Amino acid sequence: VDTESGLPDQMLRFSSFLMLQLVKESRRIAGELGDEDLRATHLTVLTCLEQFGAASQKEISDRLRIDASDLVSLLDDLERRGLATRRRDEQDRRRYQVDVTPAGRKALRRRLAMAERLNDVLLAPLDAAERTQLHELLTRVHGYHEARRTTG
Amino acid sequence: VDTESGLPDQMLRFSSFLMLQLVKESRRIAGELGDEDLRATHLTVLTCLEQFGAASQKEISDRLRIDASDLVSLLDDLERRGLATRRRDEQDRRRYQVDVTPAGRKALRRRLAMAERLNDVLLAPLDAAERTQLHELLTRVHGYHEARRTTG
DNA sequence: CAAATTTCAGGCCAACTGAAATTT
DNA sequence: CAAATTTCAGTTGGCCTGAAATTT
Repeated sequence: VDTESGLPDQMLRFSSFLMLQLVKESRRIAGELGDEDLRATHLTVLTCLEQFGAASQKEISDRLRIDASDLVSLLDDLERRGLATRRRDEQDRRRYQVDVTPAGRKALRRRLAMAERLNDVLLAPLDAAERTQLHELLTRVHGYHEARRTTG
Repeated sequence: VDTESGLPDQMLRFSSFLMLQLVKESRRIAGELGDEDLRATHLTVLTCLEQFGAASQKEISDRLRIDASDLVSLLDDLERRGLATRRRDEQDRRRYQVDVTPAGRKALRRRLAMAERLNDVLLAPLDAAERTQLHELLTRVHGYHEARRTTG
């Protein structure tokens, strides 16, 4: 009886299940890399602000699919550490203008480099061509679902 | 300014990030397919019992990387629905022998078919060859990390 | 007035820690 | 006695609902 080794074959048949396992593995690797202070969500918010510029919480929430109510404490974190700022939008005082600070951009650089290392560790068994191939396939799938989201 | 469309490019560069997004997308699809009653974790436990036979909670926990304390309530669920059973291991009364029931196997079939549909929806934009390619790459990466786990 | 934005209170699940109880 | 197994209590993060406060 093959009582050693891994997960059930019936689950491993599903790419979606494999991706779930690899996401978990990524979290383990992130833990080993000492990745505590800034979480992936913080990082995503900062990259969003850097790439698309200052935005309201609603805009960030919609774009990143982060729940608006969860975004509150995330931005509290970032503000407390001086990595992002909230100021009232004077054209529409219901909104904040959220922006990234210079310190935020710096922290972003550092953490993106760490993400790069994580990705390297995760994809260690693949050569460059295979990584590209994997990334291309994942991008196609993701793009397809993103398109469905906006167009219906 | 490209103020429409999706996630920040700096994050989309990482296959690990794309996989996280696709896992989330899978959960959304599962929700749409009316996938409430039996969660992925329940399913994984049942397939584990079916493939490897009755086992102690520790064995299940180790194999599936589900936390032993979380497994308690999972098995409570399965037992309550008559899908699995716990009986004391009389050779070592610290342990239970956990096993899947006929009803559990039946529920398993039904839910695996649903997982198949989920996978189809998720990978809709890929043709058969591309799905195989993706699955093969994911399997290689997963196998690599699983091997590292056991051998050090 | 209704609608939008932010915020809070609270729910759930998954991952974890620490400690108890029982048995070896 | 120490170690293993199961269980419970409690924390955290991510995702969710519902409702409040403010502003449009």
